[in-house]
Amino acid sequence: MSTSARLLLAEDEETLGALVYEYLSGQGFELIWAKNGQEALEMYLSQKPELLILDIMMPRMDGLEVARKVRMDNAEVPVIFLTAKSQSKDVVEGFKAGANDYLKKPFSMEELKVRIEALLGRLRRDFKAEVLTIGQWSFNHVKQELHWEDRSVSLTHREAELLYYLLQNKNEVLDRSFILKKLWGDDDFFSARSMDVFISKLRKKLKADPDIQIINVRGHGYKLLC
Amino acid sequence: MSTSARLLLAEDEETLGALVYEYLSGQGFELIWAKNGQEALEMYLSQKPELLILDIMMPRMDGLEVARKVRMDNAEVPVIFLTAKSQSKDVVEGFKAGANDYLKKPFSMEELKVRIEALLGRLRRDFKAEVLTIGQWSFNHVKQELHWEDRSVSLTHREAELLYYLLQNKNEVLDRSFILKKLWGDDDFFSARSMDVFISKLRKKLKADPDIQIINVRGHGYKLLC
DNA sequence: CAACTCGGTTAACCAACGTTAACGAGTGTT
DNA sequence: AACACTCGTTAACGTTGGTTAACCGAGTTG
Repeated sequence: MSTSARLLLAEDEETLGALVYEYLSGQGFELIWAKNGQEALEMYLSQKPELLILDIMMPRMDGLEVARKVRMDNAEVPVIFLTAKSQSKDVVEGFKAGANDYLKKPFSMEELKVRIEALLGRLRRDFKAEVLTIGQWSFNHVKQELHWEDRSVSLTHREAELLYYLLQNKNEVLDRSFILKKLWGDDDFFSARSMDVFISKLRKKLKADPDIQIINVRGHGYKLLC
Repeated sequence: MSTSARLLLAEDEETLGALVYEYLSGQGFELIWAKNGQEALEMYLSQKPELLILDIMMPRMDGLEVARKVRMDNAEVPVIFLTAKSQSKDVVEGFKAGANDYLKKPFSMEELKVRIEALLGRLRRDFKAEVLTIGQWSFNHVKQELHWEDRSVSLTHREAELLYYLLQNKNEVLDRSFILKKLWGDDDFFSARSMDVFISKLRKKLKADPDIQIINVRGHGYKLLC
């Protein structure tokens, strides 16, 4: 991410907190982690992060209370609540306290990331480079590059586009004719053969991560597993 | 997109409605557009879209009322409210009526798209319980693989689909013509023979666990015992 | 038990797909 | 202008997987 955002995570559960911390750090966010409500408020005031992720149930001060106090200082900073309860009553309370979004536990890391990017994007949409995740790889669609630790693989334009569409439908079958129409403009014999060549090239470039597979569904299309 | 989602847009303002309609259609969504609340509810009931985008202020029936009525039919379908008001009171009302998300006007088209994809993604992610159990085997339907300790057997697409349907009805008779309609599209002599071949292949691949049997019920279908 | 039907299994066949390499258009470099 | 380089297309050949055919055994019927 060209300008990495500073986020505040307030979460008292060690396991979940560590998981979120690791994942978001890996995705290029700069994170500060408070382990109770009181600490969250102090960290907010001293470091002014750009976005808050608040667990609702926390010792010393709950997430709703933190949000209310933060809203007195700044009406704009986006707040995402994490809640174990799914009653709409709690959601309503959250929004009264100034939430911009909420996630019910358990949630997936990807889902959290989408929410964060949606909220940050509202503030500075133009700056975000599109970095996606494929298994262990991170995929920069605009730069046409794959990265994984010290490895770096550059893709051609066609490879990047093809991978992008596969990723949009990951774990589902992406129809051959859909890809052909989108990338090659039409669906004839030679375009089809050409596409197969690119599938082959992608498999080769991605093979460092064995959990990634592009499998064929005969007569229908391809499925990216990751 | 191979699985293009059908969305219902309920919006009485012509200009905004047309804008949203054009944009989302261009992004590969299939849209139906209701111009008041009454129409929205009728369209929902007759066409059962996968997601609703409801303007709150509309003639004949407001968005909140539509959402409440829809929730009586289906507690799951995601609802996004569009609102001109920014008071938290309205947001709170929206969530009480069963909203999953909301957008304040004016909003950007990209933002709307992000929200839609986040909500649809959530449904699709939850839907798939990928790893199933068959006797001693574990069966990954999406990866088309069977695992048991150090053994690993890969299945073709047809094999995986067939096994999947058998498993959905385990210990019950699965009707021949049902499988044929589902997997082969129709039920003629050759498809039927083809299916028998695949049953045979599955038996061979599963035979390491003697407790698993695919038994035939003459004239009716097959029963997977495990 | 003969005639028949249904399913089991094996193997041949062919279209779909995988992979590698040659080719050629486009671009930039000396 | 000659050369090198990149990238997408085309060709050629190998491999895979679903369909079809053929043959067989087991159940069913008259």
